[in-house]
Amino acid sequence: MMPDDLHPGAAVAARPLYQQVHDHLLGRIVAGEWPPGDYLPSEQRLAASLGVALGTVRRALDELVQEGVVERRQGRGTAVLRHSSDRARFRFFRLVGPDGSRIVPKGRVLTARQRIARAEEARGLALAGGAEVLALTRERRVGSRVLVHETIALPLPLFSRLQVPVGQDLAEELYVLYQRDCGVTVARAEDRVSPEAASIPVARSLGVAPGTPILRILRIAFGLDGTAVEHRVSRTARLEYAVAIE
Amino acid sequence: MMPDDLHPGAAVAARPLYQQVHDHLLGRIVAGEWPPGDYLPSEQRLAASLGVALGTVRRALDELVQEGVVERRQGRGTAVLRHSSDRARFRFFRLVGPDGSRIVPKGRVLTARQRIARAEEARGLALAGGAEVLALTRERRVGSRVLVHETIALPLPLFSRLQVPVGQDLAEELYVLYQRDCGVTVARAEDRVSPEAASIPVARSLGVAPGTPILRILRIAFGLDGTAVEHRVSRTARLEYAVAIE
DNA sequence: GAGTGGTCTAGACCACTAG
DNA sequence: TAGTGGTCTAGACCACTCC
Repeated sequence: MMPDDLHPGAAVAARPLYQQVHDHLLGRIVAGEWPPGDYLPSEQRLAASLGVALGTVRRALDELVQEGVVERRQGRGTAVLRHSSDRARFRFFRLVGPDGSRIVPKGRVLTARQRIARAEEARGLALAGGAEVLALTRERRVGSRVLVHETIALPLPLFSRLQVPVGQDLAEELYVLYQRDCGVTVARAEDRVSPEAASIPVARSLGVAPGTPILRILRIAFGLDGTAVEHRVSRTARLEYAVAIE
Repeated sequence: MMPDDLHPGAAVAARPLYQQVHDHLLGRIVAGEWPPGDYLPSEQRLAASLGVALGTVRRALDELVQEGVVERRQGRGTAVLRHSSDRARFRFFRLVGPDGSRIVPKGRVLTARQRIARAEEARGLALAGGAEVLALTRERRVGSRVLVHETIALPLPLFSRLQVPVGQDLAEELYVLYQRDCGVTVARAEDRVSPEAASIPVARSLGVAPGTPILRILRIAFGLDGTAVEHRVSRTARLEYAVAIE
């Protein structure tokens, strides 16, 4: 139930009511009260149970929609977003072909093992030195051609229940598995793109000559509560990184 | 004044009222009725003059704020955004140092001349073949070190009044000059980042060995009305391209 | 037909800015 | 003090979904 200081009358609310409602609902979603795919109570019910006006709940939900946490469906209700593979790809996959076409390479995990986080990974994930991670290497192909090579580090306690089939094409995007197996929802990410000369193993994997200029994309992904949940380095020689600045 | 079909009673509005109000206001802004820096009439006045409720005007203005067209100032009013150099940098300048620090290199235009658009430029700007552009080459430095080399193409009819001092550091970002001299407001941009081996002239400019892997960033920038207004290729060896995916 | 979100209205009070 | 945007409320009608 809503704490009393959520009501407009009580004291001077430091934060606007609709933001408090937003935080309150997000907290309950993160806590798992409504798992991905579930419907929240209707706006009317939420407003009544929280003791606020309909418009205030709507504004809070507007923000959750904006943040990609929930989705409205007219006539049905408001549902917590499940990361479908399509949606994850559309939102987080930024690589396109040289002609601008959206490329959708199949992902295949090559190796998965536990190890101590490297210094860069520990820094990116805000882990203590010596912390363990689940390390994946992955390739994304179109046909037999490897277009992207990835090294992914996931903090172990969070991802101990992850089930990744090794050596076969994945039907789902990884973010879908994170959510399904581990309850981890990727809400936000920060990418850094830099140029690099292909090392010998990377060149072999991507099918280019060693020393070829390639893109190195470092991604740190964050969960709903703002903690870093994934450290990913992607390398590609033939694709481009595309961004729209709105 | 507002056309009659803006009123909710008239016919069945295909588009929601607040979107019609949004388009109507954007149209008047693009037409120059309120130049950058000017204040719009108050929300009350707009609502009264357009014959809609306050909340409807507010929602339309919300969208214009979201799109970066106007800015609200409590107690003062709603102003059309002027591209300040700081704001333009923050929004459109995506390069950071290897340590993630935000780098703010001084820009200096090296050459400015009219020429026929190259094929790639004509395509990016949606110009007819043989159309003329104003072509700028620019360097961005920190101290004496060149960090970014840029080639910029601007459609000539639109930019004939552009005043760019050549050979000296620019106090303002180019987007500020576009707006001030030519009435062109950059509202949106699309970037494409690809890897490249530094050519001999680029390598000389950036102070690296020829063949060094560098980033090539192609930007197409769009005006308020959605037309392409700038074709820009930036090259950098030492900076990284940073993006937050929200 | 019942219930949901989407839109629109009307009016209140507050916080901030400026003269 | 007057005017502005920021927040919050209350209630209406519509479009859509599902039974």
